[in-house]
Amino acid sequence: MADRVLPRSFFNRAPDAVAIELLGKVLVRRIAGQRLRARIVEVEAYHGIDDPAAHSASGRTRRNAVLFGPPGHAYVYLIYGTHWCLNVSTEPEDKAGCVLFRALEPIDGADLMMHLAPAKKPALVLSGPGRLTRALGITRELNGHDLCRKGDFYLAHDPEPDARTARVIVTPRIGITKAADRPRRYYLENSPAVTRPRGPVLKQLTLRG
DNA sequence: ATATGGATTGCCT
DNA sequence: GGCAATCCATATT
Repeated sequence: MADRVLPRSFFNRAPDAVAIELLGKVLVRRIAGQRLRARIVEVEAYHGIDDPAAHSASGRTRRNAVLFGPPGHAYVYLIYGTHWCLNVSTEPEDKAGCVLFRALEPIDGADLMMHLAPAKKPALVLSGPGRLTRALGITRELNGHDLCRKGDFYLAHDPEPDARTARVIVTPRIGITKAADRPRRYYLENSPAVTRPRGPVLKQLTLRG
């Protein structure tokens, strides 16, 4: 009810800063009359034209236009003909950059999520970039959606300001071939929803609550 | 017009 | 661990 929507200024920064601070924040999605909420636990940063792994690497096209638009908007695309992937645009207008959502933990509405994307355990229903979009009813229709406006799809602050600190693990990004050595995947240590928790840990950060 | 390949997942051996 | 499913944007002819 008293969600505090993340302001556009939050996203008007470098993708890595946004990615790290998105950990622990909340994604809100209203669908079929139900309010779904989930905690962000795993993300990846993609830069603009300087990042060979990013869709924006070779300039603006119709597909990636959202990445060159204003910050705080959803970039949704289809991968492998099967799965939708969700990103949020960062950086000011005309400068590309985004954060890919890879895993979240269900807070409210896990039953509906499980109905949309059956999983072995509710804790895993939003584990994986293709899986979370399916469980949250996110498709191409939401490409370009403004995530800074309260409505059926937006991002909000952590509802419980937590004084504790959280450990953030930094690794290379998953599933890419170019620039595969760069440290741009971030996840919360100890979250059961994180995909592929094993792998090369490049560094660790401490995020204050 | 046609060809290529991908920021994945789940089921198979 | 291997691989098929399956669509679309983009590059090439």
